[in-house]
Amino acid sequence: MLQVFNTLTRKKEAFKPITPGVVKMYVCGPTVYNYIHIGNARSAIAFDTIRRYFEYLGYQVDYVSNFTDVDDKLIKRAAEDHTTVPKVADRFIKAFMADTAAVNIEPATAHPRASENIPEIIAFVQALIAKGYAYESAGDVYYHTRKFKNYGQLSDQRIDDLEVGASQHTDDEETARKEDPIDFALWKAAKPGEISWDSPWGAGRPGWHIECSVMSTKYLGDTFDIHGGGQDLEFPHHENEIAQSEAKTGQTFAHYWLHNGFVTVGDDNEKMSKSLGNFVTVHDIIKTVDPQVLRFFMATTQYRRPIQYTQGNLDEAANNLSKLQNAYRNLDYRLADAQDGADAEVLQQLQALKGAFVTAMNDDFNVQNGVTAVYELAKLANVYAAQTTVHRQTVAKLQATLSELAGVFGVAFDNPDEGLADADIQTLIDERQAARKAKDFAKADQIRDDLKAQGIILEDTPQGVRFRKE
RNA sequence: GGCGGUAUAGCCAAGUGGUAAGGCAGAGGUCUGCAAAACCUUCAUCACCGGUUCAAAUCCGGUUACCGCCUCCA
Repeated sequence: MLQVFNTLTRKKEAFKPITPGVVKMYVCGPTVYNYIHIGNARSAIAFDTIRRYFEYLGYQVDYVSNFTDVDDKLIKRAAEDHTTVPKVADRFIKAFMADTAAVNIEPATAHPRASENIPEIIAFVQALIAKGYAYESAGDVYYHTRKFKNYGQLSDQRIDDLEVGASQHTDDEETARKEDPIDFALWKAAKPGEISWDSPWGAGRPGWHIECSVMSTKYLGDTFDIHGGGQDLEFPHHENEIAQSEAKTGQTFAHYWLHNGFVTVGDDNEKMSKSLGNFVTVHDIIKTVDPQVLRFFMATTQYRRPIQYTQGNLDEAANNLSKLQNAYRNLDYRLADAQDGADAEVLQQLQALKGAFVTAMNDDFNVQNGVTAVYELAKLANVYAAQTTVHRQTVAKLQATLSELAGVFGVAFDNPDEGLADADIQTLIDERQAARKAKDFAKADQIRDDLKAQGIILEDTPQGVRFRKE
């Protein structure tokens, strides 16, 4: 039985979907005013891995993730770049899709944008005003936080214990328009020249929190299974989403709240974020780091734990990943000389490892134990592939299972030899083999070194010589 | 001030009462003409103090250190 840690209750709970066989989940996406940083990537990778595990279990996953494409930062960026907010948004949404594809993140079922849901947002705000949960003030609309009796349930905060301005990001002018400093904006009046939409309260744009309430319920219904996002969104963003949504619908908003941990960078272990200026973008990283390595690195850390982004940790992930890829290749290579038949004992061990994998992952997506099962599978595969005689069904089954389990972490095994000029290499290999036979090892090693210089690694095996790309 | 998280070998990290998984790096070995790949062997008493227990990394109390949220953030 799958257990997930629910921030709402601070406990692991058995996962029970609203509709059998279907998972409806919403994950807060980025504000698209820049390339995504590795913190954004961590969140996307964590929830993509969770999604893939649900799919591995046989669930259909309705996965919705938004783009915040109207806000102060976009307005600022557009002004700096002498362009428009929609153009900035389009540019970085494209970059988001490219970056996330590079790290093998499946596109969401729906990627709604705030700017494309303005009528729904206005209607939602109107409904909150009608119910007495919101009020207009000088063209802004604010949520009457104290009127929502369960406010603070997610983050275990009592309104009176909150220290106003502790984050030093409050805006005094805005606070002056609020009836209570704890109130938050649903709609913001446009300043001269700013992008805006007509509304019952004049020209303006949506506040931040409201878009997620609107888009999640629009695509997934008033109540859905999982709401995810970074730990920093727990308060106030998700708290506010609950307040808005439950005030409007009278229904429970989301059953399970999942929050991923931060990425820290540098020796001081400081949280990385756009505002601290210590961020690294995926766009830049993948110029020098294999995106598959970045993916594997992040996917194999449990989603709630912090990730320390260091070169050493990346190197380790690279080693572990190539270990899996080598195991896959070792199997692949033996398909050629495999005989008909299967090995009951090996297949039984394989089945046990699958069981261990599921047991691990069912414990709140314990990927570290999950990946350990995959390493053990790789070892089983390597030992088997080194046997003198192998059977096709066993090799194929080992390979398929390796691919299936590693696939949950976003590892894709492709044909490593693809794209090489096989004929030319084969000629050189034949030449080297002749030299070896003649005990001319100097020549043989020269050929091997030359190939290595081109990034081709030769391996002599009992079944013959094989090569791969470095 | 309120709320929350983390502390296990050089590094990553599992483990919620029964005597420390796994991986990386290191060391030794097997295989190989030499390599590569793979396999085998080897490498810790769990931040600190006190308590409960036949038995604690695991429970209780306390201490310390680091990190985060308190309306910018994944």
